[in-house]
Amino acid sequence: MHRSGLATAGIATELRLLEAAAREFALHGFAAARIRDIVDGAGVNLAAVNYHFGGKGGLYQATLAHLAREARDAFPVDSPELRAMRPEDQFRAYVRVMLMRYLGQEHAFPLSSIVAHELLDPTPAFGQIVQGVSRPQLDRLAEIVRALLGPRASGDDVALASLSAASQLTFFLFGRRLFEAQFPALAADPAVVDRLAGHISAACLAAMRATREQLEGERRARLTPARPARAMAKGEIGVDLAPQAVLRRSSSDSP
Amino acid sequence: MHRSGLATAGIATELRLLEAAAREFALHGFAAARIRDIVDGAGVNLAAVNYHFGGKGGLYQATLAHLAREARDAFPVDSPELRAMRPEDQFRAYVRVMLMRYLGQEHAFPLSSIVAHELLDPTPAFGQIVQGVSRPQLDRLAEIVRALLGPRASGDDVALASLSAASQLTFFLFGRRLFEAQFPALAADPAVVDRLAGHISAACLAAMRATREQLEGERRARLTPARPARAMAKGEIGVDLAPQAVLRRSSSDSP
DNA sequence: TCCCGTTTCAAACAATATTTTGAAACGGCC
DNA sequence: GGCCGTTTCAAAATATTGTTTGAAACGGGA
Repeated sequence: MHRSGLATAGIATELRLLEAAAREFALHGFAAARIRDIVDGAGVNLAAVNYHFGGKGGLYQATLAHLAREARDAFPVDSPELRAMRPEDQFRAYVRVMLMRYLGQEHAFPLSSIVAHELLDPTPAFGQIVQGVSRPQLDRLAEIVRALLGPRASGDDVALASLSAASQLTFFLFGRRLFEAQFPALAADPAVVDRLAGHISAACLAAMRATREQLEGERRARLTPARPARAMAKGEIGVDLAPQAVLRRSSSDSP
Repeated sequence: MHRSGLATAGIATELRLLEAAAREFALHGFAAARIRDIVDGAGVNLAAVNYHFGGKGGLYQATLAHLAREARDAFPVDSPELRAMRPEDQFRAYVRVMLMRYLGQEHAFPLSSIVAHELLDPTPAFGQIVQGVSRPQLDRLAEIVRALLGPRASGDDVALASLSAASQLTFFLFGRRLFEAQFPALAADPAVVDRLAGHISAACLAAMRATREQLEGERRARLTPARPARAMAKGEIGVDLAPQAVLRRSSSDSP
């Protein structure tokens, strides 16, 4: 057993491993990632993975938890300051944060890339990931959208508008390579994120404004009494990702 | 050597392999696909892959070519009939066809899923794929968008609007699982494709109409002479994907 | 029927990846 | 310094996956 009372060393190794693992899993996903590449990237011995994390699956779990912790801190899509803004500006801020995650650096934020891989080719961690990472983001977005669409918007109205916004953002996670290959002029612009954020925010806000006008025009036209807005589920950013068995596609696994 | 003069049998085996390979590569991508699973799915012997296609890489190439051929026939995004429509309806048709590819059946059209994997974790076939599959689609879209935005639209205007539309569509390729998990009510609707197509078409057309009005309003306001529309590159749907070395991440490979 | 090229097959093989092992190195503490 | 739990390491054992092999089955002509 390891890490009993006060372990001094070794946590440096663990950290290096977690960071290298984040890179590798982000690039290739769980199945195609190779632990030899991870330990090489971390500059640690091959056996360290099993010693510290019990195996590839354990390392994956730990990496998810580590990244989730990290995401809570950087890239906030919720905070008291944000909530103090007008809904339009909350929306603009949300768009911008998401684009930063995807396009802000040479590589997307690793957790985002891992989510992408999970969506394409899920591991047993899929449920955890959706609940812990995607869901809070989408809930937060839906909350903003609801405020923008006004009290007459139905659940489906909110869902569709959220979907439109979310999809225009996640494109730059999944399709970043396509974007760079097909729109080199745009992609090379040092202010890509700002331009895209401006465009996407404007397009979505315009579409939502149109929807709202239509909804309220309908109301005036039909003289229907306003339905009360449904209570909104609180959108937390928190992520836990407690360890749980997660492994290879169909093989045996340690308890 | 195989398949000399007139090979009668064996092409059934090849077809079964190509179809099973399409499923497997679509699910897991090249690296994570296992040829044992492919031959099981095809109900053929393990050695058949090497006998007929020379190896995993050869099978991947052949699968891409096979699927590209298939895509040319089903799911057309271009045809004389389509071109006879008004731009708005061409756009609606384009949106609908793409959603059908992604959501129309239990699984997305395999070539689309393979493109998705290539975008996340490219193999050497990436260039081919983008050129042969994504590019023609995006070119066709850009053509329609240009018609909708009118002669005053700049290249960037067209690019941004195309991007908005494309991203709302590709979301349902990459994020299908997320969509189904987070919007179960919408996803369960037997007419999802129609509802989404209607919503997305309407949202995009509204946004583009707004852009056009702004562009033309600017013109009137500034009394600037109209620039001529740039000639548009012809957007073909054709795909070739001629065989070429395609293989594992960094290892040696047969000629 | 027999011949012969083609295709299939089970089994062996080779290459790649993951996990385990046992010994050595480290670091605080007596 | 010498002990002891922790951590590292190179090497070996396993497991998994891709490729090869040699023999057998097939099927259309001579």
